[in-house]
Amino acid sequence: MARAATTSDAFNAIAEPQRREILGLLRGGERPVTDLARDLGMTQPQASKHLRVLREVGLVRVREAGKQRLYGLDARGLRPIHEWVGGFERFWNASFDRLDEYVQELKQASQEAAPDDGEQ
Amino acid sequence: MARAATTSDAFNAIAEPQRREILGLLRGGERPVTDLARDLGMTQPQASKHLRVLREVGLVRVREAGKQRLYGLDARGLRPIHEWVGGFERFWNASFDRLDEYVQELKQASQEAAPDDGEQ
DNA sequence: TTGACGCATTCCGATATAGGCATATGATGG
DNA sequence: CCATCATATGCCTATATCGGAATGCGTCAA
Repeated sequence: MARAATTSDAFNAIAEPQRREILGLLRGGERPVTDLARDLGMTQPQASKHLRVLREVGLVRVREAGKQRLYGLDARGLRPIHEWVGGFERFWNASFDRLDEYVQELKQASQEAAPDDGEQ
Repeated sequence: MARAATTSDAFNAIAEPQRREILGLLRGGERPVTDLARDLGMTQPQASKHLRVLREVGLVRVREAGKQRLYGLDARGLRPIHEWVGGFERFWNASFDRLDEYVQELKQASQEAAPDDGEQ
């Protein structure tokens, strides 16, 4: 079996950076395809394809406006993601088991070893 | 080009449901591979592969413990995701452009049409 | 009707996946 | 050293991706 379809999930849909950018732009309001494509430096077919994925998972909506098709944000599908990730909130400060101390140790150690921050 | 590697991003890594389950389990503390595999009903090689992906994006950490390798959660990589998604928080209630009114209209319309609440 | 514009779709190629299975690697105990 | 347990890796297949280029509509204006 291959990887799950990008359209199977909002999780999969937003795994693609360009789609995230599209969603970001759409916060500013509805926009036609060509507009988005131009602003994001992608070709029109690419934009259309990404928008198709986003539409299939319900993250955007289309509205016909004469020659154009205005895409608008429908962020409701992002909520479950926010909640799932939020379930880890108390872990990304003091990560690991009860290894908060471990992190502290690492910090101290790296500070002592080198003055510059080696984190990525 | 193909889809971005699952290891290219935390976004991509958590797109896979089983990996999300693994992370969920690890909130309970460090666990050896076989444990995880059994609890999630997957084979050991599968668990190992998923853990590899999670490790490569930095969402889990390994600690050698004799024969075993204890995997532990490192949720720090989830924070950027939470923040990105959080940027849409104000949109998933009143979605679309200035279509809050539109939603209102829909609600009113359905209320007039039927006395029962048709929302899911 | 013809032409131009806006957008969607299709075909192609390259790639990397997840799953299943076998096996290699590593550490432990006798 | 050998057997065993715990993990990691390799190989294989089927699948779906993203990118690029070409093309197929549908709409609007003259």
